[in-house]
Amino acid sequence: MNDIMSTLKYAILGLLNRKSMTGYELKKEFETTLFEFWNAKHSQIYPELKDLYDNKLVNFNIEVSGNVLQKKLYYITESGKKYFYDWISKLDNKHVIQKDEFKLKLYFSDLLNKDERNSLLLKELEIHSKALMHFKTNLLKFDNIPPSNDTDFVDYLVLLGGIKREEMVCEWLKECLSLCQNRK
Amino acid sequence: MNDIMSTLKYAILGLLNRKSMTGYELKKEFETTLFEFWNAKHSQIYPELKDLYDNKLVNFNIEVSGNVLQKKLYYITESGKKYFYDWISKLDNKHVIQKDEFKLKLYFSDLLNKDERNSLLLKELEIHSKALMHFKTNLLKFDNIPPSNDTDFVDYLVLLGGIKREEMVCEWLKECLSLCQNRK
DNA sequence: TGTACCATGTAATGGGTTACATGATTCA
DNA sequence: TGAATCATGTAACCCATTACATGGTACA
Repeated sequence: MNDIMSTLKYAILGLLNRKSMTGYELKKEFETTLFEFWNAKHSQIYPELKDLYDNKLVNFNIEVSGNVLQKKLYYITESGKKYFYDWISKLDNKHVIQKDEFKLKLYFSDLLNKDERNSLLLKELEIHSKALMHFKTNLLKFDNIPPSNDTDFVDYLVLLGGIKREEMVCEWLKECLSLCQNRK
Repeated sequence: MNDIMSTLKYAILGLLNRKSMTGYELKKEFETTLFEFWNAKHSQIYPELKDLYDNKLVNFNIEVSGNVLQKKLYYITESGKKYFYDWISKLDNKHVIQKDEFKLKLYFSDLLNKDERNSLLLKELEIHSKALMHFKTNLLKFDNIPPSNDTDFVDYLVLLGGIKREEMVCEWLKECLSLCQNRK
């Protein structure tokens, strides 16, 4: 049964482990909280939920809103908790490659002239500057570092990672620009 | 016809734009030079080459090694060069999300105890420390910064990016470890 | 002569996006 | 009453990996 488990299924189990939710609410979580490091469309979430249900890792109750509309409020089962805990507590010891279309373009940019390459670098810098500002705005929500073993604390750690990454990318792009500038 | 183009096809065009190659040699390039930011298995490369050929973006000559073995030595066509140039000279103005299974685990690590979370962070740190050392070794091959408009120069830029990324990740992980250490 | 590597393909399957499809609820 | 959002699903398709399949070449 372990071979049915994808990373997305673990992400769903993790969310349900915190709080019972409908598929729609899970979708919202992927669009907001998890968006920085994972995401999924509803067309992928609903089939995965069905699969998890078939394997008894989640279950659901029917809730009714209004007069007619039925919602499935999913919760994690004991078996699901066990699967989730096994996944989170161990790491596969491998370095995953990050596909990066920008680096691919930069790698082939020897056939561009100075202006074209510059414009490429500047546009990419703009994208990451904006992302950096966005993350820094989020950081303002924390007026101090939350206590460990709190969901706010892990939010904080992940946010720090995002900020550091964008800072690093901006630095790198600026260095590339300066290296391109100063040489014939 | 533009809708047949995947990023992988552009990567192949880019490589063939530099030098005529067989499918096997392309595979080697993905395993070595491009591995840091793109990759592809031979089972994906050969069908893509066929597709590019069908669309007249590449062509090939048969080469014979030994007595029998026939190799297809692919080269880029004028039409292929045009497609490639169009792709490389413009950027889609969007921030792509990077899926990151480690961050996902960290995000749910509030249910782990201190030791378990520490061990997770330490293992990840080890992976990225090794990657960093590996990149730094590669940097030694450059005894000075290559001239711009040289393929060595873009190699150098991309390598700098890899080093910066791994440095940043290591720093972040150390910060996480220290934040976990110093609080109850 | 056997093993590592060169060389080229196809098939099955998994993971993910886009598009198709339907209907209820809330609020202006 | 109409628009935004809640809510749930399926179908077609694309990209990528793993496995299946075959045979030649170089070299110890």
